[in-house]
Amino acid sequence: MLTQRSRYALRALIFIARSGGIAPVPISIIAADQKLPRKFLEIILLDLKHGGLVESFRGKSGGYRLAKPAGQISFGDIIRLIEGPLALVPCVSVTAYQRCADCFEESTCVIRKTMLIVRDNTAAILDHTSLADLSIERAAA
Amino acid sequence: MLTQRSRYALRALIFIARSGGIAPVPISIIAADQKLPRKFLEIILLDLKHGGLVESFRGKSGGYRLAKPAGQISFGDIIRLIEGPLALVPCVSVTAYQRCADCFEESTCVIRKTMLIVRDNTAAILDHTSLADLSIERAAA
DNA sequence: ATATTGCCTATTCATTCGATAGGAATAGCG
DNA sequence: CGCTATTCCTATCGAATGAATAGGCAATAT
Repeated sequence: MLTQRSRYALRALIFIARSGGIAPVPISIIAADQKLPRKFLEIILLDLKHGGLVESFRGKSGGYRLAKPAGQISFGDIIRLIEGPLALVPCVSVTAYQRCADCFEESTCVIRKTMLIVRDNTAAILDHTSLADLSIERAAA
Repeated sequence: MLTQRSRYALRALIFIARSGGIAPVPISIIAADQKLPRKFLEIILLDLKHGGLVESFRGKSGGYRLAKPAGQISFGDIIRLIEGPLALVPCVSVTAYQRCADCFEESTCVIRKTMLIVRDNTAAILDHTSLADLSIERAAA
């Protein structure tokens, strides 16, 4: 299961993408529309900023804006940033590979073999779905 | 990422499957061979027992044995039992569906739509891989 | 009877999750 | 300049979860 943070991040970004202009969207608008806890959302958006997915502007008429075209921000990017690797075991993570502490022989491990397939499938889907792949429908999950 | 418990469960079950006889395998053997913390493994095996994946026998020459043919115990079964649903969001879980607390409209949610595809793919792989799908190779992840 | 094995309960410690609070820094605008 | 709207930073909190350990009870094969 994803953490609440990741779901919030997805919803916030989708909302921003749909508000889709040059003008940054203030956090209060996002929180109100998406019904997200405002202060908690602050932290999340800050993470998204540090991760290079949004840019922010302070002061009056400030807010948040996508840092790249919506088509270049994938669900995979978002989830990896907030949640960590998509992989179910560290030894099949592409972005954060780590040998399992108690691993005997990675190359022949059947668990690894299966988890690798899962990872590749998951990554293919999530990396292929971007903030641009949105119809008029609303984000709600 | 899977929890340590799930990885341990997979390794223990694969080991039992490979020891594959009628005679139950004592926990000390499993722990020693797979280098798993013995007491912790006890708890996990108990869960696996309560979940109907293994059966156990007390006393001398006791131990653990698969409760069903290896081909009928899938990775999906094991992970669901220890970890919980495979789904990344509750609203796409088949075994533990739950509407997202703050959901506007499930049927049109783009997050849900994507997560559903991910879940179906993951489930297809994990439910299709069983303890019987093991070559001579060793479990190590 | 006894050694061997699983079963049960409790406890510990660290980490993460979800959230809230308060104020500092910054920018626009009159 | 001074007001106001906004993000940014740090700290804190409580609850839950994760990983493990300890000690003893219960059953059973021989």
